[in-house]
Amino acid sequence: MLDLKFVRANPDLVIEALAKRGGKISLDSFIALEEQRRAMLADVEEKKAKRNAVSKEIGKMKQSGEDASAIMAEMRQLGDEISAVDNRLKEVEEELTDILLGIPNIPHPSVPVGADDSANVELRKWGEPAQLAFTPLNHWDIGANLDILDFERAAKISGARFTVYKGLGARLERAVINFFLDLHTDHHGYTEIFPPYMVNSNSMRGTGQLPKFKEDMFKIEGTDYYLIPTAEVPVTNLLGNEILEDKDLPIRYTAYTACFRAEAGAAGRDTRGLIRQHQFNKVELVKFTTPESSYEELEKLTNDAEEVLQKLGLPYRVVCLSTGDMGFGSAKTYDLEVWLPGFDGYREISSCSNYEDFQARRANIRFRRENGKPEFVHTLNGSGVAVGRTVAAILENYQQADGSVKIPQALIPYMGGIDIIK
RNA sequence: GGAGAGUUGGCCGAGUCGGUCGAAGGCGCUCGCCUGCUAAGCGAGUAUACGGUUUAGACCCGUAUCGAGGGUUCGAAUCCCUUGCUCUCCGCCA
Repeated sequence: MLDLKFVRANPDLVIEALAKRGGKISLDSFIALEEQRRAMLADVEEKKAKRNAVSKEIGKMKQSGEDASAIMAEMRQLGDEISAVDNRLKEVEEELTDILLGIPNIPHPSVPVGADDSANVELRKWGEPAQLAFTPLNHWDIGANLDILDFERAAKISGARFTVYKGLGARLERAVINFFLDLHTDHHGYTEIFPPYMVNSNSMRGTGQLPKFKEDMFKIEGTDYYLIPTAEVPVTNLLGNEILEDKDLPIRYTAYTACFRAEAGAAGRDTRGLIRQHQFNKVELVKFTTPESSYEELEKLTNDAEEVLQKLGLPYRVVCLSTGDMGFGSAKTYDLEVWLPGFDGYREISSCSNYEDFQARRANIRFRRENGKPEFVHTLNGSGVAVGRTVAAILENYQQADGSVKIPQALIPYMGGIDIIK
């Protein structure tokens, strides 16, 4: 959410930023509403001030035994007026909030301007796609052949877009999770968090999933709980409504969770394999920083995510998303795309974003400099990285001509010494 | 799931029959004094948001906030209703 005062003072900037994202809105009604709001506020506050003052007088009169019934009647009428204005004010404020909640974040000036992913800019590449002497298989075929992934039985017990991992497949998924967590906690300075997988609607609003992206979420019927679409939601909201101290920043959290997404609107896309699931595993990185250091921290966070791919020997590239391809709340996003031989292309495996104060304002996460006023922190998050897609990448990149799959060196200790799945 | 108790400022804690309560007192913290140093002592200060004022800020003025939402009332931390959370006991369960 943008700052109301900022939008009021800089409507042109906001409109321009939205245009870069491919959206077009007029803020005329917003500005009119905001003026209306302030006028009503001044009016109702003046009335309340009068009521407060007179009520004190009534108290004194009653104590000294005077008759106050005339002024009390007058105040009763004033009270009616107050509640009338208050009600209208509330409606106006709700309308304003609705508008604000619907406005995406302003892209950072360094973000390439463009309508969609064709305007994304490749920043760097790491590793060379292996030249295989055979036609590479897709990971779902590899997994089925090795009997470590079972999509058919998953469909039987749950439905489409679910996977059952079996035997060394399950072990591999678990190994990857542990490897990621160990790296980020032991070497990158993140504190491990294991949060709930269900959060209330307030948290979903705090990080920006609600109200705009309701249809992408799973909601638990009869409750206010949602299944988390990413650990970003519980972990960022962990510090909601708190005032931190600047000496404690940056705060770095990492969390493994399962993630749940309805994938509404993605019908027919990536229907096979591990790429797009209703439930998938992810190790997430979340940072809370000062405004002046958030972009430096974004680079570091991205590097932290890259390192897991380097240690696994998986070729990837780093892409800066264009204004039109970026997520709703992000000011700048780097995607990590891993090479998939079976797909013969790069696929997103991590998305690292600086939200600046967009989420912090919604979730009310602030910090205080010495003797200073509270300010909003900047929040960042990135996948460090998606686990299922990593397993897919391992299967495809490490597949052998005989159908077996070698285990990357870094994972062998996590696989109990097993170095090949065959 | 059932029964009961609680929820007040950074923390602890008082708020009597609703009025002068943004809220006593203590601790902590900040500044000053005092002190050979430390401790103790003395004095002052110490929430947030919004609106007004201001070139801006500070100051100042106003409004709101005593878990949340609603109600009663001229007036609510205090009364009523709904609800979140914490704790205790019972039940159930990993």
